[in-house]
Amino acid sequence: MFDLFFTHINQKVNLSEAEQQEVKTFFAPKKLRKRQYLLQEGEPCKYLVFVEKGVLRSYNVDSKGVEHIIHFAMEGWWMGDIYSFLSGDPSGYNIDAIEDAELLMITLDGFEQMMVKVPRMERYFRILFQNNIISKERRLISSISYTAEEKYLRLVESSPELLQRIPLNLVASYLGITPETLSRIRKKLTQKK
Amino acid sequence: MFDLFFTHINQKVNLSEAEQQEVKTFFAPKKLRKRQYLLQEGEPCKYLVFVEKGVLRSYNVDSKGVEHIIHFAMEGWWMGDIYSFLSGDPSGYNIDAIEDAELLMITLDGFEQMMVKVPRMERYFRILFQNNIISKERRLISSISYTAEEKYLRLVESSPELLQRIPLNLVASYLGITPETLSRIRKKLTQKK
DNA sequence: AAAATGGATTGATCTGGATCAAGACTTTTA
DNA sequence: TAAAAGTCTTGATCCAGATCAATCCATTTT
Repeated sequence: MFDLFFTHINQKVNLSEAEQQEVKTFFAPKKLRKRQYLLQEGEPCKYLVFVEKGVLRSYNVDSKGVEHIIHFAMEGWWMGDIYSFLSGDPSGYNIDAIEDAELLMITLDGFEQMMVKVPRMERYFRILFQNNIISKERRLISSISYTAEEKYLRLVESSPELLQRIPLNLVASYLGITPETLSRIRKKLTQKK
Repeated sequence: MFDLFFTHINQKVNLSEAEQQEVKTFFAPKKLRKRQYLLQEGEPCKYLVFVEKGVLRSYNVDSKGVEHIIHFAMEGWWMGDIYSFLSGDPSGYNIDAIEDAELLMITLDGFEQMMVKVPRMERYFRILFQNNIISKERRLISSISYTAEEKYLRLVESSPELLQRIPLNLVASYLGITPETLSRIRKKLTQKK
């Protein structure tokens, strides 16, 4: 259950066997069926979760009722609404499973205790957050500076795994374009080759 | 020189006098004139800087030669290209001063040593990065989900200070719209009132 | 195995915001 | 203090991508 979890953590900080045992105590396992919600808009986000298996997405719904995907999380990724998780305020996001998923969950209390008890986890999260900032910044630049086609090509480049596993209409939402536009872009690109 | 600096840090983690003295040793002061570069595209970002006074911006230039502003940083904010800073790779950003500025700079070596020597600074940056993720996520949602007018209104809401100090053409670039569009939006909004 | 649901494609049309152009006003620079 | 550069506004036109609509398959569900 914790295999992938510690593999990922030990890539960034090296935990002793004792630290691993300590860390384990803060997490609870959870299974989620396809289409099942982990979080619905209006609820506070009570858990930060690590994805052991499956794929989750987070999205918000705009004033016209259109869904906009904020993130995907597949094996080895974290998911949650950090703002709501930390503040306790109601979340503006929905999180659900795109594929059946197995998760490890931690509460805010657990998270804060863990930071104190296992300082190496504080380091792990500092590094994780650094990387998260970098990838959000890349995405923001894509979104502000590039055309729909360029955005798609950057995604192909940076996250080919996503395109293998996620339906194109969801990929389009993630890129901030319509499924029709994405379909036309892909057609154009295959013809070009 | 370090007044604002420690005020900000102590809002998140409380440093003892001894810790403050230790932290100081990792930073060097720097003044920047308006329009002067802190970083130019192609160079590695050697310093993370804290703004004691003035305003900086970071921006990239797209294939058509158009500038896109990634961030502003005024008093009490940090600035740098975190990706380039951490990896040592050449940066794709430019950073320059919009107003004369006074900065405190730290190198990557300094940063990493400081994390070890003053663990409370590791905590400070973990929290800083958390908040940074939250604000980037907000901005990403703005950018993907909202119209130009809604983006502007959200900025008025979340960062009124920015609009006081920064020319509108730069605000437009930050919002990912043209100065003409921003001008028309503002006209429409004042008429509406 | 029939019906319902979800995903992808293609065509026709529409539109928010970009682009191009010009003028007014203000701040720098020489 | 004159000229140049930067900032903001307004008007006319254009276009990338959205919207609306229909069809085709592939999976689920019953």
